[in-house]
Amino acid sequence: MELSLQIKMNEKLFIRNPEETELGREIILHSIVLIHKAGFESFTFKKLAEKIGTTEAGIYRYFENKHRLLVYIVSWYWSWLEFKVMVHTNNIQSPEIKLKKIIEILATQVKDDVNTKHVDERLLHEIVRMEGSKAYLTRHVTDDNKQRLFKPYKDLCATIAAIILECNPKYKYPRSLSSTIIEMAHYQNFFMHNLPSLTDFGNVKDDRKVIGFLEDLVFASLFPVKRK
Amino acid sequence: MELSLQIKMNEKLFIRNPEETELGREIILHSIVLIHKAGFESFTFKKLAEKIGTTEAGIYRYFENKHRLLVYIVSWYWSWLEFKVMVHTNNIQSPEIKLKKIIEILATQVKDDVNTKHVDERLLHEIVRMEGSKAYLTRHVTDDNKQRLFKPYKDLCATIAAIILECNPKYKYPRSLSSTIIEMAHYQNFFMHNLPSLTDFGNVKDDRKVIGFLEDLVFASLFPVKRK
DNA sequence: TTTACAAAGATAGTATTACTATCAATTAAA
DNA sequence: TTTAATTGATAGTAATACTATCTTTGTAAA
Repeated sequence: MELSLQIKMNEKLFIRNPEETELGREIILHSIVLIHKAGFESFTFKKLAEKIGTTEAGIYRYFENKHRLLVYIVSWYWSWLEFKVMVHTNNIQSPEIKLKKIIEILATQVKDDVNTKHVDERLLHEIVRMEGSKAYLTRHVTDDNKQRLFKPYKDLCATIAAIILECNPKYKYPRSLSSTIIEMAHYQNFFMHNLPSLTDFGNVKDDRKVIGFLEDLVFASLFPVKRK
Repeated sequence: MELSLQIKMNEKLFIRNPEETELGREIILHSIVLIHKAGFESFTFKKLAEKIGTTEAGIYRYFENKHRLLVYIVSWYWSWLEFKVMVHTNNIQSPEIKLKKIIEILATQVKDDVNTKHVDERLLHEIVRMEGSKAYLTRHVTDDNKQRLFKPYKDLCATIAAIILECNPKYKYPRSLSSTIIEMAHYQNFFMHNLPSLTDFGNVKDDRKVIGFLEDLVFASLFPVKRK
């Protein structure tokens, strides 16, 4: 039996649903490859069209512009991640262990899951580390947010916040701590590789160091008294 | 007596030093106004040139491109902020109180200092909140970093890390905690205003809430045992 | 007082980007 | 078999991100 994961995406994200056609899936697949290779700034629909043997106009039939396409793939990533979190924490009782697992998932390099044929999750994870915040750091955040484009990110944040509250129902900042964990899982990794003096592990460049830092941060906040 | 603050900027940031000429200062002044008004993406040298009554070519004599100009003003901000931190913590003995002061400075809306005539610090602070990370979230971070373009940011981070170590010499992640504070002082504020469900203070929108969160985070990490 | 030289103004031009429009060919569904 | 949807092919436009050149202006040394 082979299971394939299908994520239902917000319809506002696209003009025509890319998951439904061969061309659409090619667009997703190769936009990830191209953005990963050269960065979002240098990515254009023209280059993408050439790569997959179609025309610019062809891409525009699926996505309004390249920013929407970015928001699409980043949203896909957050949805996929929440699914992954669900699967891996489902059978865990202790909220503390759940949280640790989540931190590990957030901060660890992805080995390409074979879940989905037209998305390379490892590349996508690396894209989100570097380009993810550009999805919302715009002048039209508020409009985009009204269209619920960021729902997957917010859902993930809420899920983690709920587990934080399970750990300590009196903790005052579950959502802010949650968004801090998510952002820092990416940023500390980015810093470690690119601006190492902003971290304490520039010389070792090991994901597990970032995990150590985040765990320390989170559990110190949640259990200010009990810890050694 | 009137003191005016002069910040020495890395020469790699510009082609011709904008602080030395009237036109140069106009460029800085109005680029801040324009980026603040419509965001970095929609900012162009053409618009800037029109605004200050010169030509595109005129601007290109000072800055290689608009990204360099962004890095310039963001770097200026970090230098200015480190100066501000120095002034406000200079006479404080206790490293804990120093840290609190720094968090307050980082997370509080700036009232326009009259220090500098050609920079509106309040606008600049708001720009850095929204556009700051775009300075380093590029494919050429490593090159830019080699040219020491991010030195002011890294210096500030190191300064805060040193104070963290004064608070608790055994704390293992002074730099990462420092960069976390700096980034989150901006991000939590951005979230609070634009994606409120990622924080715990979307309904109140008060800088002091962000300060409360950051203080809790930092001091829980630094004093895992002692705190109530 | 002339010379000269740096800064700025004026104008032009190019390659690329970010689109929009149109029409024909192909495929799939009714 | 007709119709409708999808794609391909081509063209075109306005704006962006530059580079180049030439002239004017102000200032400062000879």
